[in-house]
Amino acid sequence: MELVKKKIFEKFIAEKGLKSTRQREIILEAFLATDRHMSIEELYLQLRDAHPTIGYATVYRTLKLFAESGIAREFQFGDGQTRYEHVTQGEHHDHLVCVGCGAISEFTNDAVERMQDEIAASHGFAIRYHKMELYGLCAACQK
Amino acid sequence: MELVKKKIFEKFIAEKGLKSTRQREIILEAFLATDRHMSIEELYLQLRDAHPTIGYATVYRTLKLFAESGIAREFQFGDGQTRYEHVTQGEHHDHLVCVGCGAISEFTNDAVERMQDEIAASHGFAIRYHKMELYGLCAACQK
DNA sequence: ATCTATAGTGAAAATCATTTTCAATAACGG
DNA sequence: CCGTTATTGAAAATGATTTTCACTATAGAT
Ligand SMILES: [Mn+2]
Ligand SMILES: [Mn+2]
Ligand SMILES: [Zn+2]
Ligand SMILES: [Zn+2]
Repeated sequence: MELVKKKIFEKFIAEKGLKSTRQREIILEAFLATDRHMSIEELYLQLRDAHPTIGYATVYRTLKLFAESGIAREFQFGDGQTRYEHVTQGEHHDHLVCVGCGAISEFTNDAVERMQDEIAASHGFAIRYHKMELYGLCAACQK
Repeated sequence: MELVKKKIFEKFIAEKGLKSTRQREIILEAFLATDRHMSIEELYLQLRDAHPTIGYATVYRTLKLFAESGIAREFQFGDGQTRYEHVTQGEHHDHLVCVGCGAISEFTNDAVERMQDEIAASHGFAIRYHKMELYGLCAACQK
């Protein structure tokens, strides 16, 4: 799974005439090693201990590249920070966001997905992607 | 309809011990007069001709108040600008966003709304609100 | 292995939307 | 009309992100 994403990114790099650098490898490792919805700052801070020389701007640039290459998806959950998550080929999910603790969980629902396509079609819209986020209190935060 | 919103805002102002100012009235008029999903800048620029003395910060502050009072809803459609739309009591809709021309259209779908509640419930989530946006090309932009 | 052209990097500066500060002004109950 | 308190506009501050730039590293060619 992670290997597949590495391959995809290497291919992307090669085809774009970009270069494979030590920093990109390190950031990719760190990104693939988490299953959270990481913000740029979070990833930067986590990286900093083991790799103090990697700059903030490089993390920004690299995460953007991940998104461009298709191995990452960019998000805005309303806390002012851009977050990134893994994209797995052929998989799609949406999110539940806790307004209490900020926890982000995932769900899939085929019926809703289908209906979204129908809604778009019925409006003559050629849908590219969608965003569906349910905000509320997670079980823990309700107590 | 617009009158109702004015009343709601007046009530909000009164209950909060805030003051009814000329600027707030003007901005409210302008906001209620449009049916678009206006960004703060758009509203500010539109206002500027007739009311050159109203400051940017006041527009910001006032739109936030509208949202707080319940007559407006705040949005982020990914273009980096916060947008506001009218909120009509008891009404809810979601959005289709054209990635070509930026046009924003609206739709409602009760079945999807219900399913969202079910999804949240099945995850032990106490849902507060949701965000569902379908991004793609509008009919005009497909040509 | 060395050279060369070009992409990438880190640090600092620049952007851009938004928020805050502050001195001056306006609203409103008495 | 007064005094108190909220509001305003302009400018400065903020915070996330992006750009700039001098220097470095990569990768293909020699
Ligand atoms: Mn996710
Ligand atoms: Mn709308
Ligand atoms: Zn929570
Ligand atoms: Zn369009």
